[in-house]
Amino acid sequence: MAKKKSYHHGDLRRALIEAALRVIREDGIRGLTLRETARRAGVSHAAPAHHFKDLSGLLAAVAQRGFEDLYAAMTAAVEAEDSNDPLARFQTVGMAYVAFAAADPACIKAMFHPLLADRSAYPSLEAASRRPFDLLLASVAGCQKSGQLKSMDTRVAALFAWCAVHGLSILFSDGHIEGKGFAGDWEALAADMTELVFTGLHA
Amino acid sequence: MAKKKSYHHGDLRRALIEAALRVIREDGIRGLTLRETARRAGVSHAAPAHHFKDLSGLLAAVAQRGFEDLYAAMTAAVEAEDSNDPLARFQTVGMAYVAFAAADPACIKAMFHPLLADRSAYPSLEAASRRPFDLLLASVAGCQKSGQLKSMDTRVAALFAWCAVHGLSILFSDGHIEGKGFAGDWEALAADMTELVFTGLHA
DNA sequence: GTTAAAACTTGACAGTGTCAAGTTTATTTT
DNA sequence: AAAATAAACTTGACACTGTCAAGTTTTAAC
Repeated sequence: MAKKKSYHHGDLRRALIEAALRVIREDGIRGLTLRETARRAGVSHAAPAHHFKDLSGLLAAVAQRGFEDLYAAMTAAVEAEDSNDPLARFQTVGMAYVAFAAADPACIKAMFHPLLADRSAYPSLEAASRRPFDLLLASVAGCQKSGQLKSMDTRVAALFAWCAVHGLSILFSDGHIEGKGFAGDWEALAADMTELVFTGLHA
Repeated sequence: MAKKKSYHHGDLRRALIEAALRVIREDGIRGLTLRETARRAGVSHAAPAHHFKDLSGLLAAVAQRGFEDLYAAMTAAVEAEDSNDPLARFQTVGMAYVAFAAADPACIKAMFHPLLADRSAYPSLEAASRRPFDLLLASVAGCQKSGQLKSMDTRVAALFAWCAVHGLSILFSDGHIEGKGFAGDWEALAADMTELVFTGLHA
Protein backbone atom coordinates (compact mmCIF):
# COMPACT_ATOMS: atom_id res chain seq x y z
CA MET A 1 0.00 0.00 0.00
CA ALA A 2 3.08 2.24 -0.21
CA LYS A 3 3.12 5.22 -2.52
CA LYS A 4 2.59 3.29 -5.70
CA LYS A 5 1.94 6.40 -7.75
CA SER A 6 -0.35 4.21 -9.76
CA TYR A 7 -3.55 5.29 -11.41
CA HIS A 8 -5.48 3.82 -8.54
CA HIS A 9 -4.76 5.38 -5.21
CA GLY A 10 -5.41 2.35 -3.06
CA ASP A 11 -6.90 4.03 -0.03
CA LEU A 12 -8.25 7.25 -1.39
CA ARG A 13 -11.32 7.36 0.80
CA ARG A 14 -9.29 7.50 3.97
CA ALA A 15 -6.79 9.88 2.42
CA LEU A 16 -9.59 12.25 1.45
CA ILE A 17 -11.06 12.25 4.94
CA GLU A 18 -7.69 13.11 6.39
CA ALA A 19 -7.09 15.79 3.79
CA ALA A 20 -10.50 17.26 4.59
CA LEU A 21 -9.65 17.33 8.28
CA ARG A 22 -6.43 19.16 7.53
CA VAL A 23 -8.32 21.70 5.45
CA ILE A 24 -10.84 22.29 8.22
CA ARG A 25 -8.15 22.72 10.84
CA GLU A 26 -6.18 25.17 8.74
CA ASP A 27 -8.82 27.15 6.88
CA GLY A 28 -11.97 26.48 8.85
CA ILE A 29 -15.06 24.72 7.65
CA ARG A 30 -15.66 27.48 5.18
CA GLY A 31 -12.54 26.43 3.31
CA LEU A 32 -13.70 22.87 2.91
CA THR A 33 -14.42 22.18 -0.74
CA LEU A 34 -14.38 19.01 -2.74
CA ARG A 35 -11.79 20.42 -5.10
CA GLU A 36 -9.43 21.64 -2.40
CA THR A 37 -9.66 18.28 -0.69
CA ALA A 38 -8.90 16.54 -3.97
CA ARG A 39 -5.97 18.89 -4.53
CA ARG A 40 -4.44 18.06 -1.15
CA ALA A 41 -4.86 14.36 -1.75
CA GLY A 42 -3.21 14.76 -5.14
CA VAL A 43 -6.09 13.52 -7.23
CA SER A 44 -8.33 15.03 -9.83
CA HIS A 45 -11.11 17.42 -8.90
CA ALA A 46 -13.92 14.96 -9.48
CA ALA A 47 -12.40 12.02 -7.63
CA PRO A 48 -14.08 12.74 -4.26
CA ALA A 49 -17.52 12.47 -5.79
CA HIS A 50 -16.92 8.77 -6.37
CA HIS A 51 -16.42 8.15 -2.65
CA PHE A 52 -18.73 10.77 -1.19
CA LYS A 53 -21.66 11.77 -3.26
CA ASP A 54 -21.31 15.45 -2.57
CA LEU A 55 -19.84 17.94 -0.13
CA SER A 56 -22.30 16.96 2.58
CA GLY A 57 -21.29 13.37 2.09
CA LEU A 58 -17.65 14.25 2.64
CA LEU A 59 -18.50 16.24 5.73
CA ALA A 60 -20.60 13.37 7.01
CA ALA A 61 -17.65 11.02 6.60
CA VAL A 62 -15.41 13.44 8.47
CA ALA A 63 -18.00 13.74 11.22
CA GLN A 64 -18.37 9.98 11.48
CA ARG A 65 -14.62 9.67 11.84
CA GLY A 66 -14.81 12.32 14.56
CA PHE A 67 -17.44 10.43 16.51
CA GLU A 68 -15.38 7.26 16.25
CA ASP A 69 -12.32 9.09 17.56
CA LEU A 70 -14.38 10.66 20.32
CA TYR A 71 -15.70 7.29 21.36
CA ALA A 72 -12.18 5.88 21.33
CA ALA A 73 -10.93 8.78 23.45
CA MET A 74 -13.72 8.34 25.94
CA THR A 75 -13.22 4.61 26.35
CA ALA A 76 -9.46 5.10 26.58
CA ALA A 77 -9.94 7.65 29.34
CA VAL A 78 -12.22 5.29 31.21
CA GLU A 79 -9.81 2.40 30.90
CA ALA A 80 -6.91 4.55 32.04
CA GLU A 81 -8.79 5.14 35.27
CA ASP A 82 -7.34 3.04 38.04
CA SER A 83 -10.36 3.50 40.25
CA ASN A 84 -13.51 1.49 39.69
CA ASP A 85 -15.73 4.09 41.26
CA PRO A 86 -18.77 4.66 39.01
CA LEU A 87 -18.85 8.33 39.88
CA ALA A 88 -15.21 8.84 38.97
CA ARG A 89 -15.92 7.10 35.68
CA PHE A 90 -18.88 9.36 35.07
CA GLN A 91 -16.79 12.47 35.56
CA THR A 92 -13.97 11.06 33.46
CA VAL A 93 -16.38 10.56 30.59
CA GLY A 94 -17.53 14.15 30.80
CA MET A 95 -14.03 15.53 30.99
CA ALA A 96 -12.96 13.40 28.02
CA TYR A 97 -15.77 14.90 25.98
CA VAL A 98 -14.71 18.46 26.67
CA ALA A 99 -11.05 17.57 26.26
CA PHE A 100 -11.75 16.19 22.82
CA ALA A 101 -13.60 19.34 21.80
CA ALA A 102 -10.86 21.57 23.20
CA ALA A 103 -8.09 19.60 21.51
CA ASP A 104 -9.74 19.60 18.09
CA PRO A 105 -12.31 22.37 17.82
CA ALA A 106 -12.39 22.10 14.06
CA CYS A 107 -13.37 18.47 14.28
CA ILE A 108 -16.14 18.96 16.80
CA LYS A 109 -17.54 21.73 14.64
CA ALA A 110 -17.64 19.32 11.73
CA MET A 111 -19.33 16.68 13.86
CA PHE A 112 -22.14 19.01 14.84
CA HIS A 113 -22.30 21.02 11.69
CA PRO A 114 -25.80 22.24 10.83
CA LEU A 115 -25.30 20.81 7.35
CA LEU A 116 -25.66 17.38 8.87
CA ALA A 117 -28.87 18.14 10.72
CA ASP A 118 -30.71 15.57 8.62
CA ARG A 119 -28.82 12.50 9.81
CA SER A 120 -31.32 10.08 8.35
CA ALA A 121 -29.41 10.46 5.10
CA TYR A 122 -26.28 9.08 6.78
CA PRO A 123 -27.12 5.98 8.79
CA SER A 124 -23.53 5.06 9.61
CA LEU A 125 -22.94 8.58 10.92
CA GLU A 126 -26.01 8.28 13.07
CA ALA A 127 -24.80 4.97 14.43
CA ALA A 128 -21.35 6.37 15.19
CA SER A 129 -22.84 9.39 16.90
CA ARG A 130 -24.97 7.23 19.13
CA ARG A 131 -22.09 5.30 20.68
CA PRO A 132 -20.63 8.11 22.82
CA PHE A 133 -24.09 8.84 24.17
CA ASP A 134 -24.60 5.17 24.97
CA LEU A 135 -21.35 5.19 26.91
CA LEU A 136 -22.53 8.18 28.89
CA LEU A 137 -25.86 6.48 29.43
CA ALA A 138 -24.16 3.38 30.79
CA SER A 139 -21.99 5.42 33.11
CA VAL A 140 -25.00 7.27 34.49
CA ALA A 141 -26.80 3.97 34.97
CA GLY A 142 -23.78 2.67 36.88
CA CYS A 143 -23.87 5.62 39.23
CA GLN A 144 -27.57 5.15 39.79
CA LYS A 145 -27.10 1.47 40.58
CA SER A 146 -24.39 2.32 43.08
CA GLY A 147 -26.67 4.90 44.64
CA GLN A 148 -24.38 7.82 43.83
CA LEU A 149 -26.85 9.47 41.52
CA LYS A 150 -30.54 9.69 42.18
CA SER A 151 -32.80 7.14 40.57
CA MET A 152 -34.61 9.25 38.03
CA ASP A 153 -35.10 8.50 34.31
CA THR A 154 -31.62 7.49 33.20
CA ARG A 155 -32.07 8.96 29.74
CA VAL A 156 -33.05 12.36 31.08
CA ALA A 157 -30.18 12.35 33.54
CA ALA A 158 -27.73 11.47 30.78
CA LEU A 159 -29.21 14.10 28.52
CA PHE A 160 -28.66 16.67 31.23
CA ALA A 161 -25.03 15.75 31.54
CA TRP A 162 -24.65 15.73 27.80
CA CYS A 163 -26.26 19.15 27.40
CA ALA A 164 -24.01 20.73 29.98
CA VAL A 165 -20.86 19.19 28.63
CA HIS A 166 -21.77 19.65 24.98
CA GLY A 167 -22.91 23.20 25.57
CA LEU A 168 -19.60 24.05 27.17
CA SER A 169 -17.68 22.42 24.34
CA ILE A 170 -19.57 24.24 21.63
CA LEU A 171 -19.61 27.60 23.35
CA PHE A 172 -15.93 27.28 24.05
CA SER A 173 -14.84 26.17 20.61
CA ASP A 174 -16.97 28.88 19.01
CA GLY A 175 -15.34 31.58 21.08
CA HIS A 176 -18.46 32.52 22.97
CA ILE A 177 -16.86 32.18 26.35
CA GLU A 178 -13.72 34.19 26.03
CA GLY A 179 -14.23 37.85 26.66
CA LYS A 180 -16.99 37.19 29.17
CA GLY A 181 -14.72 37.43 32.16
CA PHE A 182 -13.96 33.81 32.93
CA ALA A 183 -10.61 33.44 34.54
CA GLY A 184 -9.80 29.75 34.30
CA ASP A 185 -9.01 27.66 31.25
CA TRP A 186 -11.39 25.13 29.78
CA GLU A 187 -10.18 22.41 32.12
CA ALA A 188 -11.11 24.38 35.20
CA LEU A 189 -14.48 25.27 33.69
CA ALA A 190 -15.10 21.68 32.62
CA ALA A 191 -14.34 20.50 36.13
CA ASP A 192 -16.79 23.07 37.50
CA MET A 193 -19.47 21.97 35.06
CA THR A 194 -19.15 18.27 35.78
CA GLU A 195 -19.14 19.07 39.46
CA LEU A 196 -22.39 20.99 39.12
CA VAL A 197 -23.89 18.27 36.97
CA PHE A 198 -23.08 15.85 39.73
CA THR A 199 -24.73 18.07 42.29
CA GLY A 200 -27.82 18.34 40.10
CA LEU A 201 -28.06 14.57 39.83
CA HIS A 202 -26.90 13.79 43.34
CA ALA A 203 -28.82 11.12 45.18
CA MET B 1 -41.25 54.34 2.63
CA ALA B 2 -43.90 52.66 0.49
CA LYS B 3 -42.90 50.71 -2.55
CA LYS B 4 -41.32 53.60 -4.38
CA LYS B 5 -39.78 51.38 -7.01
CA SER B 6 -37.09 53.99 -7.23
CA TYR B 7 -33.45 53.34 -7.92
CA HIS B 8 -32.71 53.58 -4.23
CA HIS B 9 -34.44 51.02 -2.10
CA GLY B 10 -34.74 53.04 1.05
CA ASP B 11 -34.24 50.34 3.62
CA LEU B 12 -32.35 47.69 1.76
CA ARG B 13 -30.20 46.61 4.67
CA ARG B 14 -33.17 45.53 6.72
CA ALA B 15 -34.85 44.01 3.69
CA LEU B 16 -31.77 41.93 2.96
CA ILE B 17 -31.56 40.63 6.51
CA GLU B 18 -35.18 39.56 6.36
CA ALA B 19 -34.71 37.98 2.95
CA ALA B 20 -31.69 36.09 4.28
CA LEU B 21 -33.73 34.82 7.21
CA ARG B 22 -36.39 33.59 4.84
CA VAL B 23 -33.77 31.80 2.77
CA ILE B 24 -32.31 30.12 5.83
CA ARG B 25 -35.69 29.00 7.09
CA GLU B 26 -36.71 27.56 3.75
CA ASP B 27 -33.50 26.16 2.30
CA GLY B 28 -31.24 25.89 5.32
CA ILE B 29 -28.02 27.75 5.90
CA ARG B 30 -26.49 25.98 2.97
CA GLY B 31 -28.85 27.79 0.65
CA LEU B 32 -27.82 31.20 1.92
CA THR B 33 -25.97 33.05 -0.81
CA LEU B 34 -25.51 36.71 -1.48
CA ARG B 35 -27.05 36.36 -4.90
CA GLU B 36 -30.13 34.47 -3.73
CA THR B 37 -30.66 37.02 -0.99
CA ALA B 38 -30.38 39.82 -3.52
CA ARG B 39 -32.82 38.03 -5.79
CA ARG B 40 -35.43 37.75 -3.05
CA ALA B 41 -35.03 41.38 -2.17
CA GLY B 42 -35.40 42.29 -5.81
CA VAL B 43 -32.06 43.98 -6.25
CA SER B 44 -28.99 43.29 -8.33
CA HIS B 45 -26.58 40.54 -7.40
CA ALA B 46 -23.86 42.86 -6.10
CA ALA B 47 -26.07 45.08 -3.97
CA PRO B 48 -25.60 43.14 -0.70
CA ALA B 49 -21.87 43.68 -0.79
CA HIS B 50 -22.44 47.39 -0.22
CA HIS B 51 -24.18 46.73 3.09
CA PHE B 52 -22.37 43.60 4.23
CA LYS B 53 -18.86 43.19 3.02
CA ASP B 54 -19.21 39.51 2.22
CA LEU B 55 -21.28 36.45 3.01
CA SER B 56 -19.93 36.27 6.55
CA GLY B 57 -20.93 39.86 7.03
CA LEU B 58 -24.48 39.08 5.99
CA LEU B 59 -24.60 36.10 8.30
CA ALA B 60 -23.22 38.22 11.13
CA ALA B 61 -25.99 40.75 10.59
CA VAL B 62 -28.59 37.99 10.64
CA ALA B 63 -27.05 36.57 13.81
CA GLN B 64 -27.03 39.98 15.46
CA ARG B 65 -30.69 40.40 14.63
CA GLY B 66 -31.26 36.96 16.15
CA PHE B 67 -29.56 37.89 19.42
CA GLU B 68 -31.59 41.08 19.59
CA ASP B 69 -34.79 39.11 19.07
CA LEU B 70 -33.70 36.55 21.64
CA TYR B 71 -33.02 39.26 24.17
CA ALA B 72 -36.40 40.81 23.45
CA ALA B 73 -38.12 37.45 23.89
CA MET B 74 -36.35 36.83 27.17
CA THR B 75 -37.18 40.21 28.65
CA ALA B 76 -40.77 39.90 27.41
CA ALA B 77 -41.09 36.54 29.11
CA VAL B 78 -39.70 37.96 32.34
CA GLU B 79 -42.05 40.92 32.26
CA ALA B 80 -45.03 38.69 31.54
CA GLU B 81 -44.30 36.89 34.80
CA ASP B 82 -46.74 37.98 37.45
CA SER B 83 -44.61 36.61 40.25
CA ASN B 84 -41.58 38.51 41.51
CA ASP B 85 -39.86 35.38 42.73
CA PRO B 86 -36.21 35.44 41.59
CA LEU B 87 -36.20 31.69 41.09
CA ALA B 88 -39.30 31.75 38.90
CA ARG B 89 -37.63 34.47 36.86
CA PHE B 90 -34.52 32.38 36.54
CA GLN B 91 -36.46 29.43 35.18
CA THR B 92 -38.48 31.66 32.89
CA VAL B 93 -35.27 32.97 31.35
CA GLY B 94 -34.05 29.46 30.67
CA MET B 95 -37.31 28.33 29.19
CA ALA B 96 -37.46 31.41 26.98
CA TYR B 97 -34.04 30.54 25.60
CA VAL B 98 -35.05 27.03 24.61
CA ALA B 99 -38.41 28.23 23.35
CA PHE B 100 -36.68 30.67 21.04
CA ALA B 101 -34.41 27.97 19.68
CA ALA B 102 -37.30 25.56 19.20
CA ALA B 103 -39.47 28.17 17.50
CA ASP B 104 -36.78 29.27 15.06
CA PRO B 105 -34.10 26.59 14.72
CA ALA B 106 -32.78 28.13 11.52
CA CYS B 107 -32.15 31.40 13.31
CA ILE B 108 -30.37 29.88 16.28
CA LYS B 109 -28.16 27.96 13.89
CA ALA B 110 -27.24 31.20 12.20
CA MET B 111 -26.53 32.83 15.56
CA PHE B 112 -24.08 30.12 16.54
CA HIS B 113 -22.75 29.32 13.13
CA PRO B 114 -19.09 28.24 13.11
CA LEU B 115 -18.48 30.81 10.40
CA LEU B 116 -18.85 33.49 13.06
CA ALA B 117 -16.41 31.94 15.48
CA ASP B 118 -14.14 34.95 15.14
CA ARG B 119 -16.48 37.50 16.65
CA SER B 120 -13.77 40.13 17.03
CA ALA B 121 -14.48 41.01 13.42
CA TYR B 122 -18.06 41.93 14.30
CA PRO B 123 -18.12 44.11 17.44
CA SER B 124 -21.82 44.91 17.26
CA LEU B 125 -22.62 41.20 16.99
CA GLU B 126 -20.47 40.54 20.01
CA ALA B 127 -22.25 43.25 21.95
CA ALA B 128 -25.67 41.91 20.98
CA SER B 129 -24.66 38.38 21.92
CA ARG B 130 -23.55 39.50 25.35
CA ARG B 131 -26.89 40.95 26.40
CA PRO B 132 -28.82 37.69 26.81
CA PHE B 133 -25.98 36.32 28.91
CA ASP B 134 -25.98 39.44 31.04
CA LEU B 135 -29.67 38.96 31.63
CA LEU B 136 -29.07 35.39 32.75
CA LEU B 137 -26.22 36.59 34.93
CA ALA B 138 -28.47 39.14 36.61
CA SER B 139 -31.17 36.57 37.23
CA VAL B 140 -28.67 34.17 38.80
CA ALA B 141 -27.35 36.97 40.97
CA GLY B 142 -30.91 37.73 42.07
CA CYS B 143 -31.44 34.13 43.15
CA GLN B 144 -28.19 34.16 45.03
CA LYS B 145 -29.11 37.34 46.83
CA SER B 146 -32.46 35.87 47.84
CA GLY B 147 -30.68 32.77 49.07
CA GLN B 148 -32.38 30.46 46.59
CA LEU B 149 -29.17 29.56 44.81
CA LYS B 150 -25.91 28.89 46.55
CA SER B 151 -23.40 31.69 46.78
CA MET B 152 -20.72 30.49 44.43
CA ASP B 153 -19.06 32.44 41.59
CA THR B 154 -22.02 33.98 39.81
CA ARG B 155 -20.35 33.78 36.40
CA VAL B 156 -19.66 30.08 36.73
CA ALA B 157 -23.19 29.41 37.93
CA ALA B 158 -24.62 31.35 35.00
CA LEU B 159 -22.30 29.56 32.60
CA PHE B 160 -23.57 26.26 33.91
CA ALA B 161 -27.15 27.24 33.27
CA TRP B 162 -26.23 28.57 29.87
CA CYS B 163 -24.38 25.41 28.89
CA ALA B 164 -27.28 23.19 29.85
CA VAL B 165 -29.88 25.29 28.14
CA HIS B 166 -27.77 26.05 25.08
CA GLY B 167 -26.67 22.46 24.75
CA LEU B 168 -30.27 21.30 24.75
CA SER B 169 -31.23 23.94 22.20
CA ILE B 170 -28.44 23.04 19.83
CA LEU B 171 -28.77 19.31 20.19
CA PHE B 172 -32.49 19.59 19.69
CA SER B 173 -32.43 21.89 16.69
CA ASP B 174 -29.73 19.78 15.07
CA GLY B 175 -31.78 16.64 15.39
CA HIS B 176 -29.41 14.90 17.78
CA ILE B 177 -32.07 14.14 20.32
CA GLU B 178 -34.81 12.56 18.29
CA GLY B 179 -34.30 8.89 17.73
CA LYS B 180 -32.60 8.46 21.09
CA GLY B 181 -35.72 7.34 22.86
CA PHE B 182 -36.90 10.54 24.53
CA ALA B 183 -40.62 10.51 24.97
CA GLY B 184 -41.53 14.11 25.73
CA ASP B 185 -41.37 17.15 23.54
CA TRP B 186 -38.81 19.91 23.92
CA GLU B 187 -40.91 21.72 26.50
CA ALA B 188 -40.92 18.74 28.83
CA LEU B 189 -37.20 18.23 28.33
CA ALA B 190 -36.48 21.93 28.84
CA ALA B 191 -38.45 21.85 32.07
CA ASP B 192 -36.45 18.83 33.19
CA MET B 193 -33.17 20.55 32.34
CA THR B 194 -33.95 23.78 34.14
CA GLU B 195 -35.14 21.75 37.09
CA LEU B 196 -31.84 19.88 37.22
CA VAL B 197 -29.88 23.08 36.78
CA PHE B 198 -31.72 24.46 39.75
CA THR B 199 -30.89 21.38 41.79
CA GLY B 200 -27.24 21.69 40.81
CA LEU B 201 -27.15 25.29 41.96
CA HIS B 202 -29.48 24.89 44.92
CA ALA B 203 -28.42 26.62 48.10
C1' DG C 1 -7.64 -14.03 -22.38
C1' DT C 2 -11.65 -11.74 -22.79
C1' DT C 3 -15.13 -9.08 -20.44
C1' DA C 4 -16.93 -6.50 -16.98
C1' DA C 5 -16.50 -3.60 -13.22
C1' DA C 6 -14.12 -0.30 -10.42
C1' DA C 7 -11.15 3.79 -9.85
C1' DC C 8 -9.95 7.77 -11.48
C1' DT C 9 -9.45 11.74 -15.18
C1' DT C 10 -11.02 15.16 -18.45
C1' DG C 11 -14.05 18.45 -20.03
C1' DA C 12 -17.98 21.13 -19.67
C1' DC C 13 -21.89 23.95 -17.55
C1' DA C 14 -24.37 26.69 -14.35
C1' DG C 15 -23.97 28.92 -10.06
C1' DT C 16 -21.19 31.53 -6.71
C1' DG C 17 -18.23 35.52 -4.34
C1' DT C 18 -15.95 39.51 -5.40
C1' DC C 19 -14.01 43.29 -7.65
C1' DA C 20 -13.84 47.45 -10.85
C1' DA C 21 -16.31 50.59 -13.38
C1' DG C 22 -20.57 52.68 -14.60
C1' DT C 23 -25.34 54.86 -13.67
C1' DT C 24 -28.80 56.91 -10.99
C1' DT C 25 -30.37 59.42 -6.91
C1' DA C 26 -29.66 62.15 -2.66
C1' DT C 27 -26.99 65.55 -0.14
C1' DT C 28 -24.04 69.12 0.54
C1' DT C 29 -21.69 73.31 -0.87
C1' DT C 30 -21.48 77.64 -2.80
C1' DA D 1 -30.68 77.51 -7.65
C1' DA D 2 -26.66 75.24 -9.75
C1' DA D 3 -22.78 72.58 -9.28
C1' DA D 4 -20.03 69.28 -6.89
C1' DT D 5 -19.84 65.39 -4.16
C1' DA D 6 -21.23 61.38 -1.95
C1' DA D 7 -24.22 57.45 -1.54
C1' DA D 8 -26.97 53.66 -3.46
C1' DC D 9 -27.33 50.56 -6.65
C1' DT D 10 -26.30 48.16 -11.47
C1' DT D 11 -23.50 45.96 -14.98
C1' DG D 12 -19.93 43.22 -16.48
C1' DA D 13 -16.20 40.37 -15.73
C1' DC D 14 -13.06 36.74 -13.57
C1' DA D 15 -11.74 32.88 -10.92
C1' DC D 16 -13.63 29.47 -8.26
C1' DT D 17 -17.04 25.94 -6.94
C1' DG D 18 -20.25 21.53 -7.30
C1' DT D 19 -21.84 18.31 -10.42
C1' DC D 20 -22.60 15.68 -14.36
C1' DA D 21 -21.40 12.91 -18.64
C1' DA D 22 -18.01 10.69 -21.11
C1' DG D 23 -13.49 8.94 -21.43
C1' DT D 24 -9.16 6.27 -19.76
C1' DT D 25 -6.63 3.19 -16.96
C1' DT D 26 -6.38 -0.51 -13.72
C1' DT D 27 -8.20 -4.47 -11.26
C1' DA D 28 -11.18 -8.43 -10.83
C1' DA D 29 -14.11 -12.15 -12.66
C1' DC D 30 -14.85 -15.90 -15.28
